Amino acid sequence: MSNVRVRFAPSPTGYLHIGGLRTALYNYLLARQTGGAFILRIEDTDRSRFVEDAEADILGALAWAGLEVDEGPHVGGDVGPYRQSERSDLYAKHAADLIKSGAAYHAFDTPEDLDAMRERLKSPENPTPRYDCHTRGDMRNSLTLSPDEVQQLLDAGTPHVIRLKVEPGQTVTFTDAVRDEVSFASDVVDDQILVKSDGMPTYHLANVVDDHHMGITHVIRGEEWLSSTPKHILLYRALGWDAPTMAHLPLILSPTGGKLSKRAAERQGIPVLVKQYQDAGYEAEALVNYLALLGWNPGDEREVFDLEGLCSAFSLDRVGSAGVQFDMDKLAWFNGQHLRSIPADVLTDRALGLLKAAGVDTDAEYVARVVELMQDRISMADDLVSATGYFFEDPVAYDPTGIKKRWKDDSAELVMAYADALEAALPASAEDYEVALRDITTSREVGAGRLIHPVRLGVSGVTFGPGLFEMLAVLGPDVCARRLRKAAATLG
RNA sequence: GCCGCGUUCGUCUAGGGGUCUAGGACGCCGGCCUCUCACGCCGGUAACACGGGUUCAAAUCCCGUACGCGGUACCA
Repeated sequence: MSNVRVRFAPSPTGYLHIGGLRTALYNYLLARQTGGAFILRIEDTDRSRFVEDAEADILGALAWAGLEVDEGPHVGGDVGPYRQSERSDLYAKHAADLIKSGAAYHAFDTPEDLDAMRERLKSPENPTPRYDCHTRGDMRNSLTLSPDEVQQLLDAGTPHVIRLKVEPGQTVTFTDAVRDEVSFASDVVDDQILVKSDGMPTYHLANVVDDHHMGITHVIRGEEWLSSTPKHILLYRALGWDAPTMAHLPLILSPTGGKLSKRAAERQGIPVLVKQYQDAGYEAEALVNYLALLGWNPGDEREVFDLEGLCSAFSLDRVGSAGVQFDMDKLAWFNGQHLRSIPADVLTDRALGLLKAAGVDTDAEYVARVVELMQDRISMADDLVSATGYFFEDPVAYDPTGIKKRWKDDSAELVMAYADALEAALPASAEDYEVALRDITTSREVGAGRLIHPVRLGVSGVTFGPGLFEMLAVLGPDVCARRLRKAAATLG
């Protein structure tokens, strides 16, 4: 047993993103591997961006991926509540402490005041002026106003925020578990708003307060947070708390190296929401496996893992620090690998469900035989429906390229002869079908391929599929003969 | 602009001073097996961003440059 406590802390401003799932996964893996706790905390401090069903989507996506949450808004826990909107008192209390100790101050500047300041100070060398140690002296805050004025404004209920007072001239250094030592000069850290004028805390305050009170030992999050970490470190210090271990994960980039923004990704045909992968029929375990390897490696040449395997192989110090590009082809490969490891009877059940949903009328025994033939050559479970049509219905068309390439002058006659032979011999095994076919080609002194190709085309309508004789054996002599006669008549 | 983080095959990566004429995986190409094939097997293609240093020796350490990404909100 260890005391490792990690959290995944999404904000319910949208559905769970693929990058979010990876962050959750790394947290989960560390928790499981160390016997620690995996906590879900909903960071809903931005009321303007709140999306009603986002939390449900996040929960659903984590459950689909198999990441069981130990503590969270839906399962409870000892250090709840697990939604920040329900913890306001805590933030207010610590904000007051910070004011009292002088680590934070009140600021009364309106959004217009801020715009004016930025407009005034903006220059080519400094396109985005900050509210910081250099500028706060010119603003309306408890540092520039007299105590009486401040009290008056406060008493009058004047809208205001609370800002962190960042002292210049220090270097803030911390050790990141994936990047080693990182340091920032405090002069370039702005006086971050801690409490908004609506009374809600910003991420920065809430995150630090909650991580402390929830006993979080490792903060594992995306690299987009690296730049704000000095503010968090300063907050921990000001509050007299120890900071947890920080670990900033490399960002997931689009297949072309740019940002994996929703727009860019859609343009490139790559889904960004976990839900989309689920709907597209990906194996959850394959997505998890792929995501785990996107930025981390086990240090040996293993690649295919189930969740349990990942738990034991994972380690934070084998997480890379460079951004990684998302590759759908590799995901597809992982999907195929995981599909092959599913027990045949389980996959058969799934195939049955998929086929039924697609309106195919069939039975379990027959589907089991189809699955046996298809399992090791598909990359998506859905292929069990989309690539198996001829197992359930006679082909209504024949692949034109296949006709051109494989259907010769003597094909109709050969195929008819095979149909006759099948009806006479009533073969059962794949071998029986093969013997019957070779009898014909041998006695006519033509290559087996002369008949094999037209038979596949006539029976399935396409030029590829599982082993021909295995396929015929599943279909049975009656169906085969019927289809062959029809093909002969249709194609001449 | 400034700050931070990065940079090994197209992609994910191993490697962290000599064992590197740089290994694996996906993709791609070729072959095998075969009657076909989306499986499998074998083989091939392909990379240390650039420039300086340190060292007997650098993909590996240091500095600089370039490029990429992130941050620079009363968003997270």
